[in-house]
Amino acid sequence: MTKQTRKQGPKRSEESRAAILEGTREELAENGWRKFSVDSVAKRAHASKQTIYRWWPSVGTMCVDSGLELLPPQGRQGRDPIERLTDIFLPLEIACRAGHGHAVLRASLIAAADDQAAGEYWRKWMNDTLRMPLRNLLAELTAKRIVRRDWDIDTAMQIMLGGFWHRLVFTRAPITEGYIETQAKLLLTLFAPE
Amino acid sequence: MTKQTRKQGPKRSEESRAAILEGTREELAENGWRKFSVDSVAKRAHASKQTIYRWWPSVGTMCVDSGLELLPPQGRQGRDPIERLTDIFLPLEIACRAGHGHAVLRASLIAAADDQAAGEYWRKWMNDTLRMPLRNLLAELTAKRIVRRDWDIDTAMQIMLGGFWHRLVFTRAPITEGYIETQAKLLLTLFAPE
Amino acid sequence: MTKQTRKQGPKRSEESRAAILEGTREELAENGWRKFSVDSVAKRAHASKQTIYRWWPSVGTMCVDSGLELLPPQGRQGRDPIERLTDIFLPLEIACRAGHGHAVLRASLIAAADDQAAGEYWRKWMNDTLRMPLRNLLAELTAKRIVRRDWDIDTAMQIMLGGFWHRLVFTRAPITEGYIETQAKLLLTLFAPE
Amino acid sequence: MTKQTRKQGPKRSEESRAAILEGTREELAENGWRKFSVDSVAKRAHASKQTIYRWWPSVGTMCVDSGLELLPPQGRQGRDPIERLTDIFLPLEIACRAGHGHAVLRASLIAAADDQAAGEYWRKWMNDTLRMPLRNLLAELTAKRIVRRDWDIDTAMQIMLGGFWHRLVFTRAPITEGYIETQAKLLLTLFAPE
DNA sequence: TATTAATCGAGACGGTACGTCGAGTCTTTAC
DNA sequence: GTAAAGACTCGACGTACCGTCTCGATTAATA
Repeated sequence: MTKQTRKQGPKRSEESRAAILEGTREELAENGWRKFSVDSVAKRAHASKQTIYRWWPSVGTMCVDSGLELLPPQGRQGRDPIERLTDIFLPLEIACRAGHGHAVLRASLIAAADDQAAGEYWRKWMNDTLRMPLRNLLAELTAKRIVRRDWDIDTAMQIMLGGFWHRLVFTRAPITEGYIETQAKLLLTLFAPE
Repeated sequence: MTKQTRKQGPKRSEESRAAILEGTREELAENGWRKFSVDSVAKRAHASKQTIYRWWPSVGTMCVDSGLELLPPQGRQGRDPIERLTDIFLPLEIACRAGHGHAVLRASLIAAADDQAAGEYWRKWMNDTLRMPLRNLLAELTAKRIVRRDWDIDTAMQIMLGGFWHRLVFTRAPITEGYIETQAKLLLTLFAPE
Repeated sequence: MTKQTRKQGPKRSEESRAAILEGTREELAENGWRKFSVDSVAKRAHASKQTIYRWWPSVGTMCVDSGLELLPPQGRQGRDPIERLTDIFLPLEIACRAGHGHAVLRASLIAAADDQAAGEYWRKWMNDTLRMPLRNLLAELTAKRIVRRDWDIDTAMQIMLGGFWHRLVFTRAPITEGYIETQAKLLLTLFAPE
Repeated sequence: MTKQTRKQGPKRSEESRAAILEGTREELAENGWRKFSVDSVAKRAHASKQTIYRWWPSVGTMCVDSGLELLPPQGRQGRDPIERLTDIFLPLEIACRAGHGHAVLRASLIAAADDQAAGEYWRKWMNDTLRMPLRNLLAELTAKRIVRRDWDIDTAMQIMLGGFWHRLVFTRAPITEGYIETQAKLLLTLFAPE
């Protein structure tokens, strides 16, 4: 009969968590990454700084978190290859086209580029959510002879997202509707068996 | 022979200017963009903050300046198309492969992405130094029927630099020797007349 | 029994307050009023400048505060008129004769003269602690016919402190032991009924 | 025929000297001693800082200088003792009653109290211009039996100026017309032979 | 049911940095 | 030689944030 160490006291406040991430998004959209201020977020969210530091290992991680939260869940209804390919990446397009999503995702990405811990967090998410599903789908399509055998996952990612990052981060040009679908079609064309 | 009203007083100290930009590079390489500190740069360069603020309109601009100063002048000796294409972009590769160039250019780029003024400065440089020369060269090669008629300058830039930015900023992977030449060859292959 | 809304959060640190005032005194004694530096005080006291600006409305006020803190409490044991008169002003003499008290009080006084807010603070203290008690005592002694009827409070203050200020501030001559008692005797002589 | 070493170049610019002292007065009147700024004076006077530092050994000295310049020359027409006494000190009253004289003299005095070099300069002026003439006059009046033998110069100065300093520096009360004459009469009364 | 431990807001704390201002020195050009 | 103009280093200004800590109140599982 081992005595279990159970946690006492109240659980993490979901209300507070959501307010902090929303405050983070507003702050990022307004001020960007360098001028981002934890104090401001705390004030916006009517939260204590202690609460922020309790739940996030670093500021950069919190920023990435707040960006990822903007992404809607990936769809799973696609039937043909183009639709299934689009399903994987479409959340990015959707998030960028809504409200201050463009600015928030840009700043999140900049945080990931500038901050070590945030970068690792971001790359793990990207690998799990985008790269692996893409790899699996391409492998399946290869077996079905819809895609040629000698594809390379890095090139594929570059085709799907290269221009996306560039617009988002450097030119700040808006992401046009259908952007992801266009890239999906391009990918399948380039990867079509000879 | 109009008598010009000449400004009195001492001239800008070149010594100080150089020390400040070198200090900026060290600071960027060590601390990145968000933790970049003007105080530290001033201390490193034995310069006054006043001098920094006197000559640069914003911190971001100074960071971009310090990054651009790393780039060697473009070569002009290329004869065949691949060499001439390579000449335009090679300074980027060279700077990234020397000393802390990779980290400095990364941080400069992040500054340009995060800061409005720095971004404009950076884009102007990129347009004047890379994009326009590339456009002119491609136009010339089109006339000589080495390049097909329907090329697009944005696609061309994306081919030459898309992967470069991605490695530099997101994966932090080193830029391998011959990277630019490889992209130049790829571009000419893709743009070859049918 | 109304439930009071109590302020949350930590209370003011007494330790920090004392260290800041001591640092202020050292700084005033060494550098005087014009060269007085808040940065130095913060460093001496291992305190943050924020803490200083949080609790004092102006630098001058802090300087006056630090000077007044040097004064021991007024004695209340005097029985005869001279002793009771001396009791009121003796703390000034005591403070001036100990350690760097002379320099600190001089600089405090200069601060009060040069700075509007500090001046008001100083005059309020002087009125409450010196002038009113003196007035009350003189009134009482008038009733007892120890002091003539037509005394003037400003003249009385001038007799007690005129030379004191002059020595303290302008000639920087030391305040000799018994100075206040001497002036007390002089006052009672001049104010004696004809 | 020895070749004399003559000073070359232009002589000190009287125009500049006057403008600097006037600028100093304005600055002192507006900002007091602690916030007094040499840069501001240079700007006001359209003078170079170099010129200021060339001709005055310290900032404090310049402030005292600018205050003393406000004083009109002492009169010499007095015939009876009261008039001759008044002649010595009247310039102070006149200066305090004109324009921003009160504020300027206050700040000069504070500078003299706070700054070592300025203090010595001030005390030398006071001794030469006020104290010695007063001593000489009292000696003469003693010989004429208008003044008792056992007078003390410090007490005399204290009577003439004690309240004056106090009003000027601490209470900032205006100096009323006839103040000096009143004190002169008081002095002669107190010092009258028994 | 009372105890206890974790959570929350508020905010004070020692620090570092911000962007500006001023001190005192030095350099350049004009007279 | 003197002057105006102004760049230079250094240091201080008063403010904003950082990340840590303390306080009193609240909340939910444990005893």
